[in-house]
Amino acid sequence: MEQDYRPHDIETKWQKKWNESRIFEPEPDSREKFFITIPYPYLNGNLHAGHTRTFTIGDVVARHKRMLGKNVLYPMGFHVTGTPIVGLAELIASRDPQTMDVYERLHGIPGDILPTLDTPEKIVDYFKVESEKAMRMIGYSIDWRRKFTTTDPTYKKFIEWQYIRLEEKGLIVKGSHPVKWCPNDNNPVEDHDILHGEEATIVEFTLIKFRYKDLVLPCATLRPETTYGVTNLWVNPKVDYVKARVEKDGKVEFWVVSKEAFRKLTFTDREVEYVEDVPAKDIIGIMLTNPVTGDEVISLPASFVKPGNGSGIVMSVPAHAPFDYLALRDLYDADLSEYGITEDLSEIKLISLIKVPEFGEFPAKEIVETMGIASQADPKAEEATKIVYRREFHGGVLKEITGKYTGYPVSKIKDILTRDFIAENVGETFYEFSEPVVCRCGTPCVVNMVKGQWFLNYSNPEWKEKVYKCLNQMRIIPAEYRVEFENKVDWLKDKACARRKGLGTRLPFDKEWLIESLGDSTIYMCYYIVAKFIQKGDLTIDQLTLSFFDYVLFGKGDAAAVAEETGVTPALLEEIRSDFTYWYPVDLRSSGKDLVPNHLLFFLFHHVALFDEDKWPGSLAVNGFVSLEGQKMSKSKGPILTLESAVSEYGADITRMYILSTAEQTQDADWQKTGIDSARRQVDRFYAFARDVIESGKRATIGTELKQIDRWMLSRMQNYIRETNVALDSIQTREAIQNSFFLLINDVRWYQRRGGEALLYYVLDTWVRLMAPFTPHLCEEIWEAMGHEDPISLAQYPLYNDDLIDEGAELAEELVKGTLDDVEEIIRVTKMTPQKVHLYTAPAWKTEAINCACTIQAEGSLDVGTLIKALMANPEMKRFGKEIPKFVQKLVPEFKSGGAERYETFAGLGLDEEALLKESSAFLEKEIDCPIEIYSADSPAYDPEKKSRFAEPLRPAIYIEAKKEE
RNA sequence: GCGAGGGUUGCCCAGCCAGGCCAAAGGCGUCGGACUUAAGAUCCGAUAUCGAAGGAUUUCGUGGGUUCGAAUCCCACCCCUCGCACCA
Repeated sequence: MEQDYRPHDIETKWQKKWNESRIFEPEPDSREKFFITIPYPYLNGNLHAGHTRTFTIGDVVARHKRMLGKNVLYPMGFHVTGTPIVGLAELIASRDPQTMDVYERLHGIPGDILPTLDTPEKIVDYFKVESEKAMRMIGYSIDWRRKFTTTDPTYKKFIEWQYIRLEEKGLIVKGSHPVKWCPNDNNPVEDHDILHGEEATIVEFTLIKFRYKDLVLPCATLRPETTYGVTNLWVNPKVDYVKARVEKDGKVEFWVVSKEAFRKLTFTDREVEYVEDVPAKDIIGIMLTNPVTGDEVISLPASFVKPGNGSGIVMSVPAHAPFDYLALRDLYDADLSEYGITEDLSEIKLISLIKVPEFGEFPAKEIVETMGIASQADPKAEEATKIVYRREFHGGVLKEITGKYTGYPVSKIKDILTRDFIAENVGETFYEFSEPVVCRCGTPCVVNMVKGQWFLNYSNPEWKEKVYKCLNQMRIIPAEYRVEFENKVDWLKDKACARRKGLGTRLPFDKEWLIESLGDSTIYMCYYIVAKFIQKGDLTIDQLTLSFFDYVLFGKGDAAAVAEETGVTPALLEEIRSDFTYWYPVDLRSSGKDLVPNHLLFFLFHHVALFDEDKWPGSLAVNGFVSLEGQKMSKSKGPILTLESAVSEYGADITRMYILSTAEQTQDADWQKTGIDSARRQVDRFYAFARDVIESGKRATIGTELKQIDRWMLSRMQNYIRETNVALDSIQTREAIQNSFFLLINDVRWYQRRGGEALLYYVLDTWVRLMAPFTPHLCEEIWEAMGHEDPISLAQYPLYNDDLIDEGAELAEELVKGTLDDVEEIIRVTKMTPQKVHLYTAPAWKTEAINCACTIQAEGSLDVGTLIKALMANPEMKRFGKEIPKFVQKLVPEFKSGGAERYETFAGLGLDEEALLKESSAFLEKEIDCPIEIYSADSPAYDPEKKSRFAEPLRPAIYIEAKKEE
């Protein structure tokens, strides 16, 4: 080995060897397989630190499983479908200054190349080469024979096949969906087009159609169940209302809404025509029919009604809505004769429809009274509304007045009621922003229903049921994410799956549309199996027919007929099919946590829709993001750190080690210069240790006679081996590196300090294999220098060996270390310079007391009384009668509070403390730098300060004589 | 608002599910020492507070509670991060 650690030389050497020996290009064999996939990167830039983390995690898992004897397949492809690459090409073509700067400086694209990347195709061609280069230079054990790009014509054939099969199953449907829309640009607005209201979301309201003669006065609500408690409507006398002809699905109605609401309606999936203005007075004081209950309710004037919210007409539920209650109460004494209202409004009875534990019959009235809210203007009214709403939503159930819905929890009722109300034509859905949205052009945006859109029917209950079933059978890593996945499955609605713009595959049954890019990346893991044959030239594009994919991926159809139809030889067809059945399903899909609510969900949905249960994925893992010195990364605006630049600067192994050890699993990692600099030193230390051990030429193994410190080293190492394996199995790379590196290196240091050297070679042999998944190049280099001929990448991963556990050796070292620490502490506190240190090991009677305590403990009845009694029964112990109670009173609580184990080991092995300390006295003398004398407290030859009486088992008494000041 | 995660000793962070040698692992930083002509690297030690004998005291977002015993269990509250879609 070289004197100095030169990462790049070592890494280039081993990458070349791996590539030439093809050890990461697996073929089916008799071993158990492990198929791991990471979502392929989207190529609108170079791979960055976030990719580095996710892909390195995948590589470590792949390498670990491979060393455990599995046949591991870790493939990779490139995702390019969708709009961002098109957008990037436009920005480069127009020489957008920020884009040019970020891509040249941060993505590291040479200044003479960047301007040439002015079409999507050129961008894809450039980045797929760069990305593969980057992944090779960090040493991923990827089978590159299977790479592909999502615009490959062959991949498109695969996507077409998939969508045809989904459509046949009725999982792709046509419909409308709401989008944020700018009426001026006549276009959907995306987040970066928005001037104000980026935070706004589209909220689904239910319009309840109250009727007056032949007119409909719709009221928008988020809580359709409250329709059962409506006592009146609110109309603002100062607002302009219009009558409109509204046609939907061939059905014509005449609606009265505010002018603003009319405008919003024109963008919905309704035909809307203006008929005439309606003075507010005309619709105040009228009696309307509640379409749900059939009750007659009156419309009343209210200034709080905002014309821009909902329809500009509000339904009033004073039993449950504090504002409604307050507004109604305010009118009790008002003179409303100008609206022709002469009724005594205090006669209006509140209608209760929700039972909630915290409140009585009328929660709104109750809270207004207990909080002492005077009027609608009182700010506490807002708070009261929130409280009532929350309590009712979470804990409320519907009362008998709601008929067949009685007993339903409020939190579950909205979707059911909306569906039923629409079916009965008493309600409709209506979308509105949670806050106003303004386009960059200055125009207020609206919610527009895009018609004739293609959807993946994710809301389909049977489909969801299958996904739940799949999730139930899967391992989710970490386990806390299971509930997150389940929530998201529940929440997922139909998803638009086709767009007009971008790169991608045309929808086979409606060629005007392109398949949306999240929808074309759901089951592509199976395409890796086919891709190998395509890359090799065994398959032509014409051969990729529907029946070809049916046969190879589903096992459907007749092999001979498929061979006949496609011209693929039966032997090849069988080979592809058997490759598929060998590798599939995916054993582990590991990804950044940003993909949980989208890609990973769709991955599950499409697998369960298309494949039989035995091909459903086995496990899912998620990891956190990476920030740079506390700042979020952004591909397009920076900052960004590319994989290539990290590896160029620090080397592959150091980068891998750092990114995996800096944060655990779902926690976000922060890339800091001080952190990676320290990782560099750690790896360097490992290299230096290995070099010294190899150069020393000592090769003893565990076959030779072992000293206590050797047995200690072996025993400690077993624990780290076990913990590392457990951690890697649950993808806790930080924990794994903590055990396999940091804790182990500290013990090796202690081993050497204690004079251990016989087993250094053996330790290194195990250690280097333990570290190989994390720092594979360096480990290959050391492994080779140790004389091994086969690559460490294929060597056996260390496994926990119970036979090498030596509790006695561990306890003995604990005694030595503890004694040393105590002596040092005394010296520090007293600030003395020691002349001589005297150690007294525990007297035999105390050891006997411990033995006795262990016996009683085993019987399960240890307490102070029984132990004293048992000891006093022994005539030998009688003469210590005065000291026994005091010692026992201290000892028993220690047993109770977790200290039992070490005493049991001590008692069980019958450790001889005096002999142990004498063996270590040379070491202790060297450390403390003064002579040491060891006695038994039973008969100390020298004990001027009577310290020996403090001696306890595993805790020798100490007396230090200070050097006299000259 | 809804959902998820988090608040630990100078910093990053482990511990919490299975309460007890937990003043709390590991790393970083800082300070002191060894080595060196020197620097770096490496090694040793310290790093809540107090302490001239290995000890004592106060800590784990805040306030309560359960328990012989709480960073860990229960309740309430405060604060932070992320997601809420048709976009990869």
